[in-house]
Amino acid sequence: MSDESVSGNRYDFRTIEAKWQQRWEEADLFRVDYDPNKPKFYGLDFFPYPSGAGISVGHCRNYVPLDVVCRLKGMQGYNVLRPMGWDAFGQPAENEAIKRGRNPREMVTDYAANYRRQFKIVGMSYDWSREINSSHPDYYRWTQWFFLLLHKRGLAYRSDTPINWCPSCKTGLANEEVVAGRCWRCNSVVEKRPLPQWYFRITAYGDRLISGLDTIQWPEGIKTQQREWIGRSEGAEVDFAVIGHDAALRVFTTRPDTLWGATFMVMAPEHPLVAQITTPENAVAVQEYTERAQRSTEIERQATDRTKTGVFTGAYANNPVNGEPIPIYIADYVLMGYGTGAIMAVPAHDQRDFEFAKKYSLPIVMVYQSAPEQTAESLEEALPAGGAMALGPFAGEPNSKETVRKVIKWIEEQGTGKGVVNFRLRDWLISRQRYWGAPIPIIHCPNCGAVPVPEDQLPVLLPDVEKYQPTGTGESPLAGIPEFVNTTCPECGSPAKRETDTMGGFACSSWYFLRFADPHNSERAFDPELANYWLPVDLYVGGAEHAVMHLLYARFWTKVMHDAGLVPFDEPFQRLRNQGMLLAYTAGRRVTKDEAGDGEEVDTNEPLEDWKVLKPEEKASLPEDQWVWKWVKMSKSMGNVVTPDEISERLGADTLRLYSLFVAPFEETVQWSDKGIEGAYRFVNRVWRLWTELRPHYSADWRSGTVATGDTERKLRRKLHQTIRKVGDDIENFRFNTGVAALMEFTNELSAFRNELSHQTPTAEQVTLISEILETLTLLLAPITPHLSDEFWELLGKEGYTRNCAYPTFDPAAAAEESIVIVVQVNGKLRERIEVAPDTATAEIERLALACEKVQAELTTKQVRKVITVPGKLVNIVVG
RNA sequence: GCCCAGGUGGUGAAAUGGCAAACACGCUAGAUUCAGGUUCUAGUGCUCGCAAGGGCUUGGAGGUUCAACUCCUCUCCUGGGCACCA
Repeated sequence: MSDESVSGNRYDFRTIEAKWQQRWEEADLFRVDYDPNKPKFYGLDFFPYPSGAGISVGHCRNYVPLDVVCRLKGMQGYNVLRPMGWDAFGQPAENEAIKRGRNPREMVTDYAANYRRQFKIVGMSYDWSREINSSHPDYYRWTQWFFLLLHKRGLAYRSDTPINWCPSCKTGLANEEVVAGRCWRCNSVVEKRPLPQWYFRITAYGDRLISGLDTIQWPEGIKTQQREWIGRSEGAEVDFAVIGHDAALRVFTTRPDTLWGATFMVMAPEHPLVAQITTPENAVAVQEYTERAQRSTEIERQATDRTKTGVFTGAYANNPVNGEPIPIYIADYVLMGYGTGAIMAVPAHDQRDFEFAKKYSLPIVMVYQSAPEQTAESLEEALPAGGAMALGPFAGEPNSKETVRKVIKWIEEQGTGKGVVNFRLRDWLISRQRYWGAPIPIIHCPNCGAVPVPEDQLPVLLPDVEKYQPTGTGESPLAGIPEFVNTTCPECGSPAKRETDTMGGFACSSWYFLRFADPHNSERAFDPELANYWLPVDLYVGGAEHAVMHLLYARFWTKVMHDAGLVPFDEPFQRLRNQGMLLAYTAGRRVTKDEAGDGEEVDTNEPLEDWKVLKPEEKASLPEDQWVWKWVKMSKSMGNVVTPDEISERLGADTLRLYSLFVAPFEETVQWSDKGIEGAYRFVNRVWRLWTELRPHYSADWRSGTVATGDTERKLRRKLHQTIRKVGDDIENFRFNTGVAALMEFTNELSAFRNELSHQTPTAEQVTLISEILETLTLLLAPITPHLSDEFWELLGKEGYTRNCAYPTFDPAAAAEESIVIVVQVNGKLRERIEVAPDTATAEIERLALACEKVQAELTTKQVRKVITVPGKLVNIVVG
């Protein structure tokens, strides 16, 4: 059956790859089942949402390497869970559906089918029996169940603080979904809107989300990003009595030790106390300022180089440590969302307060002084560190963390405040005013308030609608469907209304990794025994852009599940690796000045760039000498996508897999080039030719044959076993590029051996060696080029699939070097190389080194000062 | 401004204290071929030299060391993240 492919010296990859993909599918080769007697390995890709463009060769930079690791682990005897499913709910899918004018349900099904087809083309070893789709009721029923679990545990609540609102997607966004003041999906400038919304109390897990990072093997950069995003800071809350009101203004400060220098206070414009304490003569100015602050975007408000602005409320508070009356201002540099939304201002020791005090001529009092001549008047900027306390009961104490601790203890004793920990992390806004998501399982009853939908009434089905476009009114399209909205209260039976917001897509992806352990369970989200066996995920692979979104949310849900006794672990992903980006060389053009100033051409929502990708019609009209080429991320919107389909058709899936690994280190950003992949193609063909030329000499019972004794043969077999040692090790450590290089090196040596052999009939010893090589090389390549390897395996007359074979292990004796080269240096400069047996004594090596001609030449004018010998490596002779 | 990751031949890169440039692309020459492509062989960091051979070289400047791409200090550049968080 394979006669054709053998007879030509060119590898017929199209036939061979299609053949094996079909056979794997028929044999259900990648199906995996629970087996408590086997060690498990769970390798998981980030949950993809299937986009219309399908996968590009860029996506192969994460899917291929994990596939290689999983296939290797399988050959090493692990029970390998390698599932795939679709993150089908949420903004990315819905925006695409709206753009295409398609029903999202049908569209996602089509797109997923295309992804599945592409994954099969590149030989992915997914267990498709576990495929899940987060937009199916079978799945989102359990997403809703988890919502109720969080609700039951007091971790889901409704609040009407102003939210981040994307005017283009017409929905609220979580803090993590606002990237530099813009929507993560459409890049529009985010606004603030007052809307009652559901939140998950992720801040309650702030400490554990930080400490858990120490227990997992993730890239340090991602851990740092999470730590900084969570932003834990220790300090104190202190109450300032507002003069003339029965109210206290509570502030959070990390520097309670500077209380004696607090000369005014600042509230966020949105602070609830503002209306109450503002005096009539200041009311107009305060209201104007508040309105202006609300109109301004996050970007404007957070620009750090802006001069500080604010207005006086007319009210005063008493500084609790000295009773001094100090004025209360409002200013937009104080944020309602952090701490208590109000601060005590210590201009002497905080730069922001300093700038504000200078602008509004407010008094500056120094708490810490470095020298007697240093005065508040002489300050040109705030002094956050250094000096000793110059006033108050702690006079003389140094400016240190220890002093801060002492002061916190003291104010607790005085009853004016208490030590607290604050997080920069905000609670997770989960409501979306959108159609395409899991409905929030809550019923609003006029008598009972927000009542959870009883578990036995789940799922709350997402109804089919004709118009699924977001309304922009602050309500989801579901609000316009009376049959959905109107229901009865589960508690009192009176008429009630369903919550019409849906959950953001990150809810679905916060537990999908558990569903893969037990994907078809209709009784519960997952069986604990199955989850305990498969989880946590051993190796998780995906892009670094999810550092503070999915990766933080999933950790939070897992900790909640752990606390609820559902799972024994509280970190879902043991080992994480982020692949590098893939860039494509893309034709664009300069954005002209006219254009930039012209609101019609440039969307004001887009960040101002001086380069734009050429649209297809512009490529025809714009002369080529005006094209400006740039390396940009391969993506559909840039029109620069190379698909695995076209590469597989032209050069083969095995070539694509090999090149994806070889092109650069795994984490590195790569510039896609068609030239480079030709080299991978040549290598695969070279292996094919070499292997098929040697195959006639194959003897299946080579293991009982004579081991090669000739120099050439011993050397080749040594290289083979050194290659076995290196390749498996490199794959497990994500050094795929050097692993492939090792296989290339071996192939080069094998090629030289073949040339030497020429047309002679090989000796019995050579037959044994050739046979060992034919088998071993096939299995070493199997995780990387599985189609080629299975074809080889069949050509050797073997049954079955390489995926089920044991991965080769190396023989240390065969891999050991027979002689080693010792480098001889004089004053650190290379002068000579000497070859010795590996067990040569140090003294003997030194003697040989000193006897070298070049060393002797140096010694005619100089003396030996020192000799350093590193066994097995070098001798460095220091002369002078 | 702060944090993280980088900077090595014409190009992608390798080497994590011990021979800088493995492997591959590209290029040069030769063989095969009517020719092109393929394949095979040899060469290919820079530089001086007819040669033998020598010198130089990992963004830059210092330092530690017998020895530094690798460790330390400062600095420049590129990419990514965060950015008035009290």
